[in-house]
Amino acid sequence: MKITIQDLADHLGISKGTVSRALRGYADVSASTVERVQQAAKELGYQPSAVAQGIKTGLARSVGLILLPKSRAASRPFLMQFINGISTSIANHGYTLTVATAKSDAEMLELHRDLFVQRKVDGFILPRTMHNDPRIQILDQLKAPLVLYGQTENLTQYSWFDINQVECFRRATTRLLDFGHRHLAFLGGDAPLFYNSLRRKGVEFGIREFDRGEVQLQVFENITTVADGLECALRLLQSSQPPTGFLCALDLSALGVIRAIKQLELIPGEHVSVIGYEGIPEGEFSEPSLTTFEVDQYEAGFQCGVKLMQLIHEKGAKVTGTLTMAALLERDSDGPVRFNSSELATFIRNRKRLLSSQEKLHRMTEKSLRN
Amino acid sequence: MKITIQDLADHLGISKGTVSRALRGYADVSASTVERVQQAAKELGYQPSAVAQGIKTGLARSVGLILLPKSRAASRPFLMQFINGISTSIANHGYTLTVATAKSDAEMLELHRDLFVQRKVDGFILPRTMHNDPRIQILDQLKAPLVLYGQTENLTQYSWFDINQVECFRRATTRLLDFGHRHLAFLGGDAPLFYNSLRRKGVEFGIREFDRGEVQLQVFENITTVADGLECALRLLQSSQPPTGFLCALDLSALGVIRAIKQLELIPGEHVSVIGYEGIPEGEFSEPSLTTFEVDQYEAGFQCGVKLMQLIHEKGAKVTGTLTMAALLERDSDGPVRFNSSELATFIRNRKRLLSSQEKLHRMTEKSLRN
DNA sequence: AAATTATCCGAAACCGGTTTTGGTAATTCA
DNA sequence: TGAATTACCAAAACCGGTTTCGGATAATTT
Repeated sequence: MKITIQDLADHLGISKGTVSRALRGYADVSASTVERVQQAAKELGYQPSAVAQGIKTGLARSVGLILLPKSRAASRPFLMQFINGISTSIANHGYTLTVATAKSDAEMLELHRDLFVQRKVDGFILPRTMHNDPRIQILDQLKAPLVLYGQTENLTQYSWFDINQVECFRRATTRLLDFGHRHLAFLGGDAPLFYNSLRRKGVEFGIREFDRGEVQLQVFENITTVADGLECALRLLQSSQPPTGFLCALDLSALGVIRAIKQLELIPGEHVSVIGYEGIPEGEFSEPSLTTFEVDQYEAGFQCGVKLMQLIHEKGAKVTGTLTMAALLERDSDGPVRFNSSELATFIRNRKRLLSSQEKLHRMTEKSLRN
Repeated sequence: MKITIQDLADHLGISKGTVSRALRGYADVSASTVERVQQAAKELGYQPSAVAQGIKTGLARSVGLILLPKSRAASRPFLMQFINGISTSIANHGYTLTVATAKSDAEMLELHRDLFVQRKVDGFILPRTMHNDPRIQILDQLKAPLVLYGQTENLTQYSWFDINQVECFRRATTRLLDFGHRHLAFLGGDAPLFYNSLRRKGVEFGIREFDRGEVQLQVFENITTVADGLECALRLLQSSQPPTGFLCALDLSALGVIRAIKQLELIPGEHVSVIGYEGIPEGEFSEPSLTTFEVDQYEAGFQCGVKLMQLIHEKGAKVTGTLTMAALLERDSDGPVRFNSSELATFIRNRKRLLSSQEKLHRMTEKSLRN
């Protein structure tokens, strides 16, 4: 059925060794033979079996990416683009991407080991780096090539790619401070992930640079979904010292914050400012549109792929780290401060009281329009 | 470095053939030897190379899924879940998922052929089935096992899994008709994809069942994003015969319609009804929440994986098709008709005229609250 | 013309497994 | 007790490639 190198050799009346050398570009095959072999290979549709090749070369020509469906909400937005980037860059080397999902953290570690020991993959890309990432420890033992998407401890030993998130959040913070905001809230994401401390650090840098003792910062963690952001912001805004500016580690939580602001009949970007991070499409269509940092996940995946290919193919290749910047999308969810924290608190209290009467007015208007 | 079957055999002082037979469960190996081999394998951390196994068995123990990043917006919401489902089900057979992305339609077809001819995958899952899907033709020639997610022509020849979308849209249509809506719009998705005609057919069935000649239906295609839905609905609603009910092939476009309704200062679910399809998370947090069909993409992927494993492993396995139902999530974006089409047109015209005065009122209220 | 060198290719070994074959020792049966 | 099984395992063949080795022929040099 499927045509093998032996079939091709028989068809040409030469040995399979010669066919192989012809196709691999060895010098000791005459130009005419190379020509004949290539021609016949094309005609018969012969392509060497990657499996059979792999047994001799020791390479599977595949790269592993292992996911935890558990962290569904948080990982969903960025993953498809990232996957596209990886598979596009490694395709240039004839590599494909092997995706597996683990049900638990323990199973995830096992999967990494198994996939490498079974030679199903030649290396790994590790997204969503954690503090003292256990995946790295396992793969280190196996001497498995790996590239991190994100940073962690002992960075000099590994290849990695990341956005300069410290700088992004420093800039976001400075921006809100320049707008006159003095009560800020930082809604952090997944606490065990390394990015979270980086983003928080950026906020703290921004405040420290500026501070003359007048800035208040409230910090929260594990705010990863729209629902989380909504709930957290509702609570904060109805407190006695509501923040006037929200710095969100994730766009999803920022969208929740915007929803909370609107739910309190306030105008996001006027009464309360919100800045997100990641640049998910929903942010563009949100009302108001979300000010955020646009992370090019495709590019991130692409670069991770490039680095991994280097590690695998260039013997003695040095590990490299790359830090790039994400562009700030200045949209409509933030702006100059309107009320300070106490004024905002009063405003919100009064608003609440007036909501029912407003509702009535609204309904009356409608009724009159109808008739 | 990596331990091979020969290493293990040497360590035990037996032949590698016996080691292999012991691990594969052949009957002609004594129980004590099996025990010793398994024990040693565990101690030394031996796992057979999938690559080396594949050369004899002819199987790569991997399944292919090829994506077009082109169709980014449309495919993004459902894919991660789908991928999770596939890889979870095939993991039970020791299989992994190979994901590749193609830049163009032509490259996508080549990729299918190449991956199979190179034995990088043993079969394919084809999502987003098209009319006379060219992928099927290619894979048929190669006798490559495949499973469709979605339907197409000549369904009896292939294994497939799908939601009964005709029934879903028939039901959605009936629902709107029962609510009293008589002017409907169907916003279809990607025209070349098979699902589109199924969903449209469902709408037409629903109307035909009911019709006493009083139902108006407008049909549109290639409305695949929030922006598309927004634009299309804005145009329709401001026409002289606006639909009072929107049936959207995709949740994303439904969210755009909701946005359009709100932009015209109408209340979705009261003045205009919207029903979507797919059940993306954004629909739950939308205001109002989106009435839609909840498609379990994880389950879809899982079932596709199961079917493909059957085709690959059970010799003479029959192809099977499965049609399941998606649950209707009755939320807040639809409801009993309030205005008929002409009334709605008038209402929208008047509203428009009054918007500026309302704005003034709003600003005055705010100012008074502030002081 | 003989010796040397290049050119080209077949043969064989190898990669790490699986599967078949065949032989020996122990067991069962007549 | 001798023959026939049975249980077990080593050896070898095989899968489809790659790579090494060595030999035959042609081309060049002396």
